[in-house]
Amino acid sequence: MNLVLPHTGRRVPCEQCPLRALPAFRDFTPTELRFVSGFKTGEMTAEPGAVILSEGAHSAHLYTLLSGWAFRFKTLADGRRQILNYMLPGDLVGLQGSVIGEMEHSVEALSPLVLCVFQRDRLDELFGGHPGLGFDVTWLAAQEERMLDNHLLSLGRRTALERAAYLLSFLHQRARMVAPNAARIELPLTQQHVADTLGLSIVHTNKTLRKLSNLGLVRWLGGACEVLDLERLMVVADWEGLHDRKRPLI
Amino acid sequence: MNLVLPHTGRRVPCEQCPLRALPAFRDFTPTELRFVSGFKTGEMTAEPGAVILSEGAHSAHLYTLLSGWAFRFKTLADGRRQILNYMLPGDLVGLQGSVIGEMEHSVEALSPLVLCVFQRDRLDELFGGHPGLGFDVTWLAAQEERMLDNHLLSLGRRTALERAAYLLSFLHQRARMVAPNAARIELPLTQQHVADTLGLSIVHTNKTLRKLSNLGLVRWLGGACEVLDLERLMVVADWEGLHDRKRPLI
DNA sequence: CGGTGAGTTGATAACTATCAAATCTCGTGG
DNA sequence: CCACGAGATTTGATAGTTATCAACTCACCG
Repeated sequence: MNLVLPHTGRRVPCEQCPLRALPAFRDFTPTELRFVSGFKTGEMTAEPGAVILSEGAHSAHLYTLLSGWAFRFKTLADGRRQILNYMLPGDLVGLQGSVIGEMEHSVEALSPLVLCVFQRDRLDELFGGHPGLGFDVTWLAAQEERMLDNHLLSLGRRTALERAAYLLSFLHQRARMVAPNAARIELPLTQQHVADTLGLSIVHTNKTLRKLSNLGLVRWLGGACEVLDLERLMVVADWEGLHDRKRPLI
Repeated sequence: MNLVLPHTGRRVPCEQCPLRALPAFRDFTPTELRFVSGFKTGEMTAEPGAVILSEGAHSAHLYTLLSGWAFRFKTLADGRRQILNYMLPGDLVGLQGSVIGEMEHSVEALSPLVLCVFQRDRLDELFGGHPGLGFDVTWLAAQEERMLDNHLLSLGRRTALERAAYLLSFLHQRARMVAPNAARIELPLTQQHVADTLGLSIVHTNKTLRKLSNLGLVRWLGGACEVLDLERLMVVADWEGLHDRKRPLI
């Protein structure tokens, strides 16, 4: 099922982007909005398991995730895989590659995706003509850096149980930001994904998640996870949570 | 010994910056150089152990490391510490805080430091008046993100021995870039720093480093480490090494 | 109905942490 | 000059955590 569908024409005009209406995103000026709209080449969809970008590639494209979940990962020569971070609606996909050149990680779809496509060689225009948007790109990069800092703290210094609690509360918060009114939030993950994120074996991950289940903090639903008690999960993880500053949507 | 000396007046004019002459850094146009020079407020020095920036602070400053080594870290409530990355000459210090607002990590000097000081509220001018420099800031952020990706892979999926090999070869390469002609390179680290970077206990770190020593790959010199065989170290780590693209120096 | 992927469990092995106690270096005060 | 203390490194013994192996259940699907 590893297919990436070819670009289809533009569908959602940026001015009516459903994401942009969410309180998590800052308002853009009409000028900014016009530029972003012109920056967008089209849309692309992908099915779960599809590899959007591969390590080593020099992609001509930069994307913004419009809907669905994806993740970034790296692998060692013998196949050990580490998931670096997750991508949710509103996240830029492929920025590292666009800015530096070659991709050093891969990106895979977790759920069905819709992506907005941009031409990476027009990034210059963005920085040149819209300094505010240029700053926004840096802001997003700094934000990603922060998440990675937290993940590093987790892998380096938290126990298996604390790590799991951190990851699930982190993902729940992120999901909540782009689905503020959802009655229930399901994280579209398998335990294998959790294991590859936490740096644990699949078996130990299962035993650890079971503990969280038994404590009543989460519930596992074949191929997805539901957070039942965010507060206590964050206490177990000793994690403050994400701040709720408005973010740019490019 | 936790003192941060107050800012002293400008000493090294950017046009004659010794770092800028190194092949690792890209040439700046006279215009760019003039702006950066005007962007610089002064210099600051710090002694080993001094905390330059603290978690939670809203610093008015942004720095570039002119000489010396520093590191970024986060701690859990009970004191467990995780070193996130190291900073060497040419690195921006405090960018995350400057772009987003509040610092979510601390920065500590590893050796005596000299820092160039910038006013963070003039970052707008940089993006507005010099898109190329704005892009450079993003480039540097993307570069940091890449290093963190590699560290995450290490903590998540490498064994203790592989992690140590990765860290020491990584630091040796970074040091080499800013000291291309040095006969010998010494990494100014204690084993405690290595432990806090690798997510290992100090005892196990010691035993692991001893193995690398016994293999003839590194040599430990109270408070510093010398890499003896970079090639084999990188083989042990299954690591490709850093690319040698020219980088901006702001 | 067989097959596949996901989740679960128990037994055992491997790795890493913790505890305790040395050694060593180096700067300081006597 | 030497004794002393602090920090860094080293080592062995033991405990705790996590990985690996093997087997099994369950839901789902062609």
